[in-house]
Order: sequence, then C-alpha cells, then structure tokens
Amino acid sequence: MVIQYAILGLLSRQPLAGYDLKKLFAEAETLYWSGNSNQIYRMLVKLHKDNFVTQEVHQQEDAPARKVYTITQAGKEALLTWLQTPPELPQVRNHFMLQLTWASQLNDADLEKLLTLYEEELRVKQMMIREQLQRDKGLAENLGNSRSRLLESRITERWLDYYAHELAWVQDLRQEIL
Amino acid sequence: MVIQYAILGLLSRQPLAGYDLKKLFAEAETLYWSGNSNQIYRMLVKLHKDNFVTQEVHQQEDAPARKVYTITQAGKEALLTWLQTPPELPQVRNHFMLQLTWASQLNDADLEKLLTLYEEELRVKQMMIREQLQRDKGLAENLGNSRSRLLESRITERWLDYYAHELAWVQDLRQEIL
DNA sequence: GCCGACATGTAATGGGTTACATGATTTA
DNA sequence: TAAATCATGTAACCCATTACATGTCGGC
Repeated sequence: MVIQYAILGLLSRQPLAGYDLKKLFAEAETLYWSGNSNQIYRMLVKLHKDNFVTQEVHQQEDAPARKVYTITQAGKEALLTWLQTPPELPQVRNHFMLQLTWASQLNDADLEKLLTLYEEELRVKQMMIREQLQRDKGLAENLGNSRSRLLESRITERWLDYYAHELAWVQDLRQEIL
Repeated sequence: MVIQYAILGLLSRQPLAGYDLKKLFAEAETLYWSGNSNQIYRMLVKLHKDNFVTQEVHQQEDAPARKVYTITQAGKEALLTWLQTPPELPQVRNHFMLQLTWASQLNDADLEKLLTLYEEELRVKQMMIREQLQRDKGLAENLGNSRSRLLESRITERWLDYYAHELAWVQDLRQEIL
C-alpha cells in the first residue's frame, strides 16, 4: 500500500482535497499512478478512519463542497516510520524490451518501425518531464527546506537521465542492426 | 496480457512444460514476473483453447507427467502480430524514489541508512544479472540467429547499465547531501 | 525422517485500471 | 449546445502475488 504514503507525503506539505491529489497523481510524470479516483477516495476514507488525517468540509457557492484533509501527528509518525523501512528495488516493467527479445522474427522494416516508435515515445516523455520541471520550478522555489529542494531536483534529474540513456541506447542499437 | 506473449516467445524457441516456464520466469532477473504458477498454468490452458499451442503429455517413471506445450502456426502469427504493436513506455515503479521525495524529514543517520540499503540492493541485483549472464552465455551461444543473440546481449547490457547508473547516482547524492 | 526438486494446479487477496454516475458552473 | 472543469464517489474488471493442496522421488 504505497499510495497511502504517497498521499501522506503530499499532505505533509499542505492540506489537500481528494480532487487535488487526483490531479497531482495524474499530472506527475515521475509518479506512476494514473490518478484514478477509486483508489484515492477509498484511501482517504481509510486514512481518516485510522486517524492519520482529519477531514474538513469546505462549502463553496460556485462549486461542489471540498473535503479537505489535513495530516495528523499520528499520520506524520506513520509517514516517518515508512521512510525508515528498507527500500525496495525498482520494478521496471518494460514491454518494449520484451518485444525486442523476440524482435529478430520481424523483418527489417517492422523492426525499424518498432525502434522508431519507441524513440518517439521516449522523446515525448522527456519533453513532458521537462515541461513539468518548468511548471514546478516557480511553485517550488520557496517550498520546503533546502535539502528537500535538492532531493527533488536530483530525483527529476535522475528520471531525465534514465530516459536520455534509454533513448541513446535505442539509437545505438538501430545503428548497429540496420 | 503481456505474459501471454512472453510465454509464446519462449515457446517459439522450443517446446516447454509449465514447470519449465515457471522456472524461467522466476530465474530471469530482467523479466519482472514472479513465476507464480497460477498465471502460467491458467494462461497455458487459455493458449491451448485458442489453438496457439498444442499439448503433449509425457509420462515419466521417476517423476510426475509433464505437459509439454508446442507453439502452433496460429501462435507464431499471434506473436508476430504482437511484435508489430506500438511499444509502450516502461513503467518504472520506484518505491525508493518515493521515500526519497519525503526523506528530508529524516535525520542524517536514517537518511544515510536508507541510501546505504538501496546501494546494497542495487549491487546484489547487479551481481545476480551478471551471474545470469554467465550462466546463459554457454547455453545461448548456438541458440537462434546472430541478430537474436545480438539483441539479447544488448538488452542485458542495458539492464546492467540501468542499475550501474542508478548506483552511481545514489553515490553522488550521498556525497552531496551528507 | 525431513527437505528439496519435480510437476500440476486452486483459493484468496491485493493492487490498480477503466468506465460509470451525479450534478453544478464556465467556456467555446 | 457541447465540452471541460470542479468535486465526490461506485462498479466491474484485470493482472499479479502469496499461500495452499497433492503426490513422487532422491539425498542427507
């Protein structure tokens, strides 16, 4: 139940409504959740029941009511405990690599097409992360302490580096086999 | 249903029993499946029903009977069709990165411990891939054509490169923040 | 006598996704 | 008038995992 801590983490910065969380997950290029409402709203109910968050209903005139959630002391402690749990290795599920494993069965044209499409997707993803980085820059400048800002920027750099290497690798491969 | 094509791919090389597939998935460091029997045996039944594989029961005296599956022409065509489908971006689920996002809430000792544990896991994984590479080398030398051997080695290199970069990145980070 | 390898399978559960449902307001 | 945004939530489904169930054989 990792999403639980992702939510607690976001709430540790500022109180948020389910809708806000949903958008944050959907927009975040480096978080892998789709931002589907099922998981989020259910988890918020659970977190509330566990007293990890408090709920405040904000009535609005021009829009539906917002349920704003604030992290509690117990919630902060749960987050801190999770931060101390031994890290797991990344789970990389690369469909393309699987295709490539058997791709010698393709003719040259189809193989090249496969590589080209993958390269394009990688470039699009790269651009999206770069754009998100630009958007976040303005907002995050004064948020958190210097260490958290440093971590955040190093993490984004790592993601960009990953996609850059993946791209360079495919391009090399193309050169070599076609 | 990606595992379907992973199975068909393996069967396109040689006929195999469910037990063989289970072991292959469990051992393969770069395939992300656990090799659990539920998925595999169910999928084999389905593939058989779809006429993508044929089943042959091999009775043995000293061990239980093996159900050996062989890919059919229809199965080969299904595999080929899948190979031509547009590739998807890798889904990287990195729990550690999530922890790190909020890790500025940890004290120096705990943060360092987190980094150290991650580094260790990365090194173990690296070694396991290298060992698998050694094991496979002997077996694969005469298997498949030269293009498939080239693809396979480039894919393994890419995985090793990924873990190497991840490791180098954590080490840099440690230097910078501690 | 227990453990691991061989070999096939089922049950229960967890985690995540898409699609659906509702209903108001703003924008093209 | 159709759509998108705001806001919360439910239903159905799929994929994957762990644990369980069964039975034989060989080695320590």
